[in-house]
Amino acid sequence: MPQLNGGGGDDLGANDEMISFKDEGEQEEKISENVSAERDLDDVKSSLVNESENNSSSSDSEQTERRPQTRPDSESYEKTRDYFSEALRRQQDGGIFKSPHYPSYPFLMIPDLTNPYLSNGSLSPSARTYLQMKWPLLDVPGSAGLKDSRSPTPGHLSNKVPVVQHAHHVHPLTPLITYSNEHFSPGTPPSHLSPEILDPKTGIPRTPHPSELSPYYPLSPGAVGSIAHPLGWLMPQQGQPMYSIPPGGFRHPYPALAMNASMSSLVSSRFSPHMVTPPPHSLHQTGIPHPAIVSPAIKQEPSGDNISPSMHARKSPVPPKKEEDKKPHIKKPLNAFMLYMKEMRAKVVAECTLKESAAINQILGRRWHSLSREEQAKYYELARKERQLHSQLYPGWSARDNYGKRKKRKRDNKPDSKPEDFSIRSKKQCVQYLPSEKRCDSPASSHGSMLDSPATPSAALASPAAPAATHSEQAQPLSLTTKPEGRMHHHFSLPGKASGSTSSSSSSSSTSSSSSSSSSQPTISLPIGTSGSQPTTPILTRPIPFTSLHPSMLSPPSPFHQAAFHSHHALFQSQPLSLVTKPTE
DNA sequence: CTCCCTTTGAAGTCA
DNA sequence: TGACTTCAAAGGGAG
Repeated sequence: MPQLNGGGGDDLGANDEMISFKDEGEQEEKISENVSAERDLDDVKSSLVNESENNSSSSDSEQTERRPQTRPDSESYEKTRDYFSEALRRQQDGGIFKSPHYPSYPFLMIPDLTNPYLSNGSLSPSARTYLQMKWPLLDVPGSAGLKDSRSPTPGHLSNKVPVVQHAHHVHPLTPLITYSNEHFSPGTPPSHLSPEILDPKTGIPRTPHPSELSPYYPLSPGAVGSIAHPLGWLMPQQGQPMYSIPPGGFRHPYPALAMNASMSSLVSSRFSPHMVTPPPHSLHQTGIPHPAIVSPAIKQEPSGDNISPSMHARKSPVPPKKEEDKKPHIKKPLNAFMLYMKEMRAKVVAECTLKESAAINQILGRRWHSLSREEQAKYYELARKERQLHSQLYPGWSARDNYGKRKKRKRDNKPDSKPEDFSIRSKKQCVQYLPSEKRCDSPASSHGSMLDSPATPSAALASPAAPAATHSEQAQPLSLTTKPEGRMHHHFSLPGKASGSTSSSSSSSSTSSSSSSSSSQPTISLPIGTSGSQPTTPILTRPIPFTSLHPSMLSPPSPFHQAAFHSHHALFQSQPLSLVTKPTE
C-alpha cells in the first residue's frame, strides 16, 4: 500500500462521515432499547477485539512467519485433520467455539470453503460458520482442518497441505489490518519452498514475484505442481470435497477475507504466488476450477462433474457439444467494497436482527464511507491485487464474458425513462431500507472511490490532497438524497475515477429544506448512521425494522474501528454537510 | 423458484 | 471521454 499516504492528507478523510445528524426520534428510542442490551456485549466485543487485535498485531505476521513450516505428511495431516475436526465438532456442539452474538475476533471465518467465486458457494446463514478460534487452535494445517471427514485420502493432498497451512490461522481481519507490501515483499522465501518455482510444465525455474499477487490467489497455478489450487489453502484439495461439502460443512465464502491476509500475505510470500497463464479452459493445472470459475452445473449440482478430470480420472467425459454450455463461469473479482462487505456483513448481521441484505448493504455502504482512507485503501489494495491475480489467472477473461449470464437485471429507471417503464416491472420503487436520513450515498460515496479505486491507486493515495478532483469532492457537501425513483445510484454515485463533475453539479443544487437545516449545522464528527436529519419526504415503501438496528451498526464498529478512528480522527472532521435532495426531474 | 432489493467498484458498451 | 450498464455478494422479501 505504498499509496497510503500515511498520516498525510487527512483532509481527504471520508468526509461523508461528517454528517450532521438530527435526532431520529422514535427510531432512536427504539434503537436505544437495544443499546443497553448490547452494551455488555459491546464490552465483551471490545475486549475481545482488543485482544484479537493485539494478537493480530503482534503475532499475525510475525508469529505466523515463525510458525514452523510443518510439512504435513499423510500422518500429520490426519492428526491435524482430526484436530480440526474436533474443533469443528465442538463448535457445532456449541462448545467453546460457540461464538457470541457478535463475532468478535479472532474468529475463524469459515463460511464456505468452496470457491469464493463459486456460485453455489453461497450458503444460507445457517450454513455459514464463523468459528471463533483460539490462536493455538488455528495452528492447524489448513487443508487438513478444512477437510471434511469425507475427504479423500490425505495423501492426495499431502504435498499441498503446506499451502493451506496457515491460511486460516490468521485473524480474519489481519489481511486488512496488516495488509502491506511487507507481506508481499520478496522477502525470505519459505524454508520449505525454494525461492524459485519450477514451472510444472517447462520445469524452468521461475522467480516468483509475490508483490504482484493477491492473497486471494496465493497459489500460482504454475506452482500447482507442488501446491494446488489457489484456494487449496482453504478448501479441500480434492475436487470432490470442494464441491460436495455439505452446507453445514466447511466452506469458505471468501478466502481472502476469511482466511485473510495474513494468511494470504503469508501464502503469497511463502509460496511465491507466481502466476502462470492458466489453462485455456480456465481450470487450474490441478484440474480444480479456480474460485472464480463457476460451472453452470455447479449451481445445480455442487458435487458433480465440476471436478477436474485430473482429480477424478473416472469422471465421465463431457460431451463436446456441451462444452460451450459448460464453459465455466469465471466470476468477476470482487471490488474493494465487495471485499469489505464480505467481511463485515457477518458483523453487521450479528449486531442486529436485520437479515435483509438490502438493508445490511445499506449499512455496510455507510460504514464503508465511514472508514478511514487507510482502511479503505486496504480494501482497495486487496481488490487491486485480486484483480491483478485474477487477470493473471484468466488472461483472456473479460467482465464482458459474464454479461448476460444473469437474467437481465432490472433497468434503472432513468429519469428520461418512460412512465411505462415503471409499470413494466413490478419493482418496488423508491425502496429505502434505511431511514432516508441515513442515506447519504452519492457524492459522499464517490469520495471513497477516490481513495484508491483508481487503476492507479498510488496516484490517488500518493497525493490524496492534491488531486483537483479530490478537492472538488471534498468541497462536495455530503448530499443526502431522497430516492425519487428507482436507483439513483448511477446518477450521483461517482465512479472512483470520476472527475467529480457530476457531483458538483448535483451538489450545487443542494436545496432541500432539510438539507439546509442540516448543512447549517456545525460539522459533527459523528459516526454515520447514528442519527440523521430528517430528509425530505423520505420514501419508505418497504420499511425496515429499524428497531432492530443498533446504533453501532450504522456507525463504524466501535471496537474494531476504534483504533482506526482514533488514529484517523482528523479524517472525520471538518466536512460540512449539506443534504441534497435529488432535483426533481 | 426466480427475481428484486441494496451497496460500491470495476469494467464493459455506446454515443 | 462521459454516460450508462452489468456484474460481483448476500439473503430476506415478494411474485
